[in-house]
Amino acid sequence: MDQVDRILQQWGRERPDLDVAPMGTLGRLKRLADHLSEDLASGYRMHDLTPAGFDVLATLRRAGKPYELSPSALIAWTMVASGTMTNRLDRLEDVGLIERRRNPEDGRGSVVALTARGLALIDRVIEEHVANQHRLLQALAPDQRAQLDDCLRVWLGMFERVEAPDSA
Amino acid sequence: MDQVDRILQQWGRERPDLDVAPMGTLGRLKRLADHLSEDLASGYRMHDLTPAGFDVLATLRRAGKPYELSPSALIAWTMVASGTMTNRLDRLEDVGLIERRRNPEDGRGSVVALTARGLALIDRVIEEHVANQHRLLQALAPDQRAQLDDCLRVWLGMFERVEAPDSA
DNA sequence: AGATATTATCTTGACGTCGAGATATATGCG
DNA sequence: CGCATATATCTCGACGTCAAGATAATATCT
Repeated sequence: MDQVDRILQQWGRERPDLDVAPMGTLGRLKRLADHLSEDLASGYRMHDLTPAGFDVLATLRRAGKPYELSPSALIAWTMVASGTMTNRLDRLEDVGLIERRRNPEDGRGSVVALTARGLALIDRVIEEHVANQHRLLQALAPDQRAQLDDCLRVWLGMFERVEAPDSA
Repeated sequence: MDQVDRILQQWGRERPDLDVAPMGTLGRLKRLADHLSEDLASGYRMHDLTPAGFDVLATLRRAGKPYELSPSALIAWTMVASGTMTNRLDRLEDVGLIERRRNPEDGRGSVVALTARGLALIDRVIEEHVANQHRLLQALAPDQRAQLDDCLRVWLGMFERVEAPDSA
């Protein structure tokens, strides 16, 4: 019995004509995702990093050396609107975690790069982040984790699918 | 292979020292929750309802007759900040889906009630909403749904737990 | 009853996000 | 070469959210 079941009971009383069972699964999924995001975010915040900032730094970090991407590439990889990215980059630049350079090969564009501090920070935060993720997953037994991941994979397939990259 | 696996591959190359398997599950969970929320929201939007507005109307509706709650009760049930609720109520009142009356028994408080239009709208939207939820769950086979729901229940238990209401 | 504490709601300012449109540069076509 | 179109990024205004604090009314305690 959780908060979601409580809500379902109310609907059951008010609209007994509706089959609200799916609401339970969807509600739990959303609530769980929110709790997990919040838990992980509290980890970033200890380093004065917002989820938005973490997202950008992590994207630059996993792009590999020299830890540079154009704003357009960051927009594509993080799937946010252009104004959002400009805002994120402004804040990260203000605190010296990234720097923007003009792109010498294309006067329209620029290059966003991790600074030394940005690289050091994200490398440290990502370790804590992964440790936190391990901790959160402890809630499930190993076989449950596998079951869950299977279900998520199948369901997510309803929305996105990527062809495997060929190993050159 | 999905977007999340793509990201994991990058991390695997860049930080082979980290065990990023949990990132896959957590990433898929979050992305799936986002896709599902967006899909359902597109249903509300057809009726000029935001997720925020839907949340309030649905809460009033499932409270049962006479479909009235105080702002405080709405805040408690929806778990948003007080300023958020004021804002939501302002907008719903502007379009005539709810009305605010002073509480005759407590001059500090007020009572928020569904209007006739609000009630008709939420009753219709909730049916479509439930139908959409059924559609979304079709992605999983029945036994997978049960498995998934079990996992979600267990994991959500890490964050919230409610004692079963006694059946008087 | 009067002073004080508590409660219910609203106000305000900041943040992160989006989307439309502005600006500057590049590219392609005749 | 010059003009039209495309592209990269930023600007701006709106929204939903939160947290802190303001306001008004009620409860409590002597």
